[in-house]
Amino acid sequence: MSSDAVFSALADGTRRSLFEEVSRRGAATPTELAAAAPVTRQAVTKHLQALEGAGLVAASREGRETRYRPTPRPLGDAIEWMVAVGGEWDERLGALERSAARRRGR
Amino acid sequence: MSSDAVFSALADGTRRSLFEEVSRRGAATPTELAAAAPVTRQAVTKHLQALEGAGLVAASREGRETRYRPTPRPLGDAIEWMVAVGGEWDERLGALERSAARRRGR
DNA sequence: CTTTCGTGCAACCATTTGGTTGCGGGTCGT
DNA sequence: ACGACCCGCAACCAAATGGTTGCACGAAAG
Repeated sequence: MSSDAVFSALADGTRRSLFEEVSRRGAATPTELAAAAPVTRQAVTKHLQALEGAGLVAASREGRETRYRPTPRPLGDAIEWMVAVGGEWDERLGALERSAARRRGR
Repeated sequence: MSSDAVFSALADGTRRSLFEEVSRRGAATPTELAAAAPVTRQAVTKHLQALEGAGLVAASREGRETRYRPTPRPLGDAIEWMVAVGGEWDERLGALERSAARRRGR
C-alpha cells in the first residue's frame, strides 16, 4: 500500500500548492513553477519528485524541458481509505453521528 | 483551514494504524493502544496528541485514565480538498465524493 | 561553433520528527 | 495508609526533511 507516500506527499504545504498549480495548468515544468513559488527551482524539483513517487504526477521529457502532468488516481485511493476508517466509526457511533453531524448542511 | 495538520497527522504509518484502531474500538486509552503497538506508551501518547491537534480524535479524562474517541470530521474536509483539486479532470473522484457525502449527510 | 536555457546531481546545513528513558504526580483498590 | 496503576512532562538522540548553493551535461538558438 502506498498510501503512506500519498499522505506524506500531501503533508507539506508547499507541495500541496505545487500540486494544485500543476492540476490547474494541466501540465508544467519545474522552472515555470519555480517562477511562481517562494523557493528555488531545485526545491521545486525535489517536491515534484516526491509527488511523482506518490503517483500524483507523471514526468515526461520533451526536448530540454521536463513536463509534469497530474495523475490523480492515488487521491481516489486515499479517499477510499478515509471512507473505510470513517465507516468503522459509523458502525460504533452511527446513532450519535446523526445528531452531531447535522450541522454539516446539504 | 488546517488541512496541513490533517495530512501531516495521516502521513505517519504508525499514526494511521493508531487512528484506525481508535476508530475500530470506538474509544481507547494510550496504555491499551500501546499494548498492541510496536512502540512505547509515550510514543503512542505523542501520536495521539498529534491526532488531537488535527482534530481527528478527542481526549477526555476519566478518573486516572484518558480516553480518546475518534472525531473524523476533518476527514471530510480533506476529501473535499482532494476533490476540489482533482475533480476537474477526473470524474471518478466526483463519484467517490458523492458516495462519501451520502454517508455523512442525510 | 558558441552561447544560452532547462535539468539533474551532489554536497551541505538547520530544523523537525519519531523514538527512547527517567521521573513525579494524581487516582484507584486493598 | 500504602502500593499499584495510568498518565504527562522533560531531556535526549538518531534519522528524516526542506532548503540552499555549485556544477556539469544535453538541447535549442544565434
